[in-house]
Parts: sequence; C-alpha cells; structure tokens
Amino acid sequence: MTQPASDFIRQRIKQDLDSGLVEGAIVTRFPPEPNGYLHIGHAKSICLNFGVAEEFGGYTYLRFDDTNPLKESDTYVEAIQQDVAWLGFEWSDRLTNASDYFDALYARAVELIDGGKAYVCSLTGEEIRQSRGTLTEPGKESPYRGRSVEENRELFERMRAGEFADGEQVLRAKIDMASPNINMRDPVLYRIRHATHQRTGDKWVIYPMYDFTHCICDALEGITHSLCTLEFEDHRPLYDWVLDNINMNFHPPQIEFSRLGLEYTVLSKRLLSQLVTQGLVEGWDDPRMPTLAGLRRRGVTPGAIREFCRRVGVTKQDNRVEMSLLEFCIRRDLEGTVRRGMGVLNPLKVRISNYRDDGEVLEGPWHAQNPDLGRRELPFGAELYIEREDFTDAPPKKWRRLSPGALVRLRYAYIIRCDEVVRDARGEIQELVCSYIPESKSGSDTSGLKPNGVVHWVAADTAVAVEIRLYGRLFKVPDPGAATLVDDIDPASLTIRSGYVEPAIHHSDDDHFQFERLGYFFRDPERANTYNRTVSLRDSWKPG
RNA sequence: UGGGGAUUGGUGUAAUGGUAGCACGACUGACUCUGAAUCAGUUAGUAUAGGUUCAAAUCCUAUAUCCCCAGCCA
Repeated sequence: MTQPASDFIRQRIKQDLDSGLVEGAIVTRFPPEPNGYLHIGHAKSICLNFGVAEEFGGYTYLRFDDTNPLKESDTYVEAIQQDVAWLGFEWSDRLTNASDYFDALYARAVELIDGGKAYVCSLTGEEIRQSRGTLTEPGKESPYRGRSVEENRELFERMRAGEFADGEQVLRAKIDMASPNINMRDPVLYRIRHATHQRTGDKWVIYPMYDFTHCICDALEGITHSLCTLEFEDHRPLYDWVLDNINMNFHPPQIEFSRLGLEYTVLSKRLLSQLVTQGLVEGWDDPRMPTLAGLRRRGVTPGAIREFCRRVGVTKQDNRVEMSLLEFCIRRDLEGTVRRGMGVLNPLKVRISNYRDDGEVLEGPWHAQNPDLGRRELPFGAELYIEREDFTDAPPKKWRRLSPGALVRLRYAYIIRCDEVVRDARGEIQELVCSYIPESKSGSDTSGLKPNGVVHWVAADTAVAVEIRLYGRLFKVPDPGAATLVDDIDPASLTIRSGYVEPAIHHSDDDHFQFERLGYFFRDPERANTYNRTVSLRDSWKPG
C-alpha cells in the first residue's frame, strides 16, 4: 500500500551510491534551532531526513543549531525531542549540538584568518549594512579588510577574551564585495554576544553564524547529503566556500527542496510564536495550531502525519497543500482501528411515552466492520438525548432523520416515531415525545418497518456530561499573511459544546474514538471530561 | 530593473525524447442499522510564442508569472 517514495533527492542519493561517490552509509541530519516548537513543515523535513537514511541503510543526527543564545532555550530542546520521537523516529546516541563544536569552529576560524581569508572588522552594524550595497549595486570594501594576519589573530583572540562589547567587532570572511550574491559580500562569521548560552554557559562571548557553523558541523559529522529548504539556495556558494577554504577532507553537498505550504494556516516559527505570545491561541499545543504539539493534542496520529508527508512528496516547487489531504490521511489512519461509539454534541431531549424503564441494557459492536474491537453495553431508557440537528419540522426532500410523524432507528436500539413536539413560550423546541416500536429491537427486528434513517443517541440517566471542542480553520483565508495575521484569524475556529457521551466511551481506556456520524474525537490529555474533535467525517449530504 | 529558483487538471505529484499517469477533491450511481466506510463510474492539465525532431511536458530561443536574497537570525 505504501510505496517507497522516489523524489529527486532519493534519485540523487541512489545515483551517488551506484556511482560510488558515496561509500558506506547515508548520513543525514535534522538541524532545528531550539527557538520554538516544531510544526508540520518540520515533519516534512524530519520524514525526509530520517526516511532516506532508513531506506538506504544509514542514520540521522538530531542536531540542535544553537548558535544564538539570545533566542534559544532548553524548553524548546526538550519539546523538539519529544516531537521527533513521537513522530516515530530514532536518533539513538546521535544527538548533537552546534555548540558541541564551538572549540573546533573557533580553530577553523583561526585557520581562515591564517590563510588571509577572514578579518576582524570594526565597522558598526549600521556601517556594515550601508557598505553592503544593494541588490543592484555592489558593496564597498571595509577599511579593515586589509588588516594583517597577526592583527586579525590578536583582535579575534581579544574578541574571544571578552575585551569588546557586543557589536564592537565581528569576524568577516574575505570574499567579494561586488558579488551579485549578497551572501558572498564578506559575510559575518562571528559576532560578540555577552549572553549565557543554555549549554556552554558563559564560556563563550563570541558565537559563530549559521553559514560558518552549519557546513562545518555537516562535514564533521560526515553528513553525506545536507538537505535544506529552498531559501538556502543562495547560501550554498558560501557553504561551499567555507569548506573549500579550510583544511577539511569532507564536503557534503547541500540539496534544497521546497518548504511545505498548507492552506488556512501559517508554517513559520516566527508567526506561530507571535500567535502564542499575543494570546491569539491558547499555547503552542492549541489544537488549532499546525505544530506537532497542537496536532497531537487534537488527536492527529504520527502515522497520519507521516502518510501526509509521503503523499505531499519532495520537489522544488512552491506549494500550498489542501487541508483535505491531511484530513484524508487522518481519517484513513483512524478508520480501521479506532472504537466507535455515540456522543451527542447538541442535545435534544426525547421522551419515549410508551417505554417502561426497567434498566434495559442493549449492546453494540465497538466497530461494525472490525469485530476484533469487541462489543460494548449500551444502556437504554425512557429519556434520551439525540442530536438537535437530527430533527426538523420541515424536512427537505430525502431527509433521513427525524421529523413529526416520521420513523427513525436509534442506532443499535429501537425504531421510534415522533408524536409530539413540545415548545417553550418562545417557540423553541423543548423536547420530543416519541413512541417506540417494541418489536423493532436491533438484531431481532420483526416489525417489518423501514425507518427513514438511523440516528445516534444516549440515554439521559446514564450519559456522561462532557465538554466537546470543535475546531475549524484558524484563519479565514487560505494564505494568511504576516501583515494581516491578526485580522485573518477566524474567531469561530473554536466552538465549545456541552454534550454527552455514552458511558462505555467514558470508561474506556482508549483516547481516540469515532463518535458515529460526527467524526473522530480525542480525549484531551489536560482537561478532564473534554473531547477534541480531531476531524469530522466526510459529509456528502446536500440538502435540496 | 542584480543574483538564485520554480511553472503539468481545483490541489499535491509522476513521466528524465516515444500511450500525459497516480492521489486528494468535486460530481454520478450502487450498497448501507453511521448521509461514514466500501464499490463502480465521471470530471479536469503540460504558462505563452516560436524552433529542432519521425516523435517534445521533456531539447533550443524568446516571453510571461510566481517565490527567495540587501540580519552581527536560522
């Protein structure tokens, strides 16, 4: 069923293996910066990196790209590990940090200085920006570009020793201020940051930049294929330049693919972080969030996410995948194995006038098509709740639910007829008075009656009152932008209902359920007696 | 308007000079004690214009559109 993916990256790896360019194991890495929670876009990268290593017989590093102590923290480090493990991938002992290599990195920087390939620049940040040029104009060389090797070594050592304040000096690569690629216009390699690092503490006051760090870490770890997203394409020449200008006998190729785009949400740590910080959602694990923590809390399974990533594929094309594909993957993963029971989201009381309540307990399978899941007891009663939407005074054509005078089957129970609609002073429907057909009991129906349809229900005296949370799209538009983020939020994305579930659901050890006819629900791990709707069932009913 | 990328049904992708295929979606119908699932079917595409070739989504030349880059972020 699940065919092995074959995208341009896997084809390339296969080719590298066949040609002997790469000998032995394929080594990849997933290198998040611990400055936020992982989202489903990261899942694509995780599935790719861990996936190819698995397929081609290799391994994958989980490497924290922790070169900026101002933005990073241990809480993210832990959350990221939890998410990757939850997705089902193992890094075993290959968990590394860019900061593990700070000493090696420093030595490499000195190597560059010694080779006349890097210099300490004393320009201010503003001056550097001014002299960088623009997209169409070349930059101007720094007046400090010609410093001697000795002077650079001394200055760099003093930077490391903490003799300068933040921003006073930087180490820059000496490349080409006229390069059409702005990344090559003497990029900053090291900056001064008097900040405590979550791992190295106060040992360092200078921290290496991404472009200098990443390629060297890749090489040191023997990464055979360094996979990253498209926005780093322009950085590849710099990645290569660094490795070409130090004495390194290993040079991974950087291969870029497009990031995942998903309708009606945002997939950028910056924007997601903003939603959390501004209190627009309840947290990183708000079930409306596309974060792995949010998806998990909503009830989305790792298998569904992996299948989604597989189906989305890996290319260099910009994309915005429809939510329906994710929903399909979720339903498919839950379909065969999750228990099915009854829950009522919007209760309407039904009184069965001719039923004598004697504690009758009915029974039904947990899954009509999967008997392995067993059966559960279903207490009946003279007072029930059905879904308010399952009754109407004015049934449209092909209405298969309840209406005055109509027959409907209560799932796994009896056929009932609606005899009377009781309303309050305002005309709101208060309750339905129905009669049941005693000989129509599910499994031994001798009534010969053909009801309109089947409706779910719970018995009023045994049902468990629960809170049910329904989630819609977080945004009103398919492509919410950074500029209009707040306005684009759909205030109706969360609906809280006071409903009921049958007792067997309440007492089950499972936490995933299908509420028949309504969708898949997940018991909230934090909030007691609360069920999150993971995804609704497909609904092809069109009135009219 | 400098540089780097990308354009195949509504959406995501496959086809690597030789039958434009798959999936999601949408739409029909069958079945149904879930308007689900399942089953059967329908739908719609190579950005544009030239060229090379027996043959072009694929190669060439223009054009158009979209994305990324001017952090001491990653």
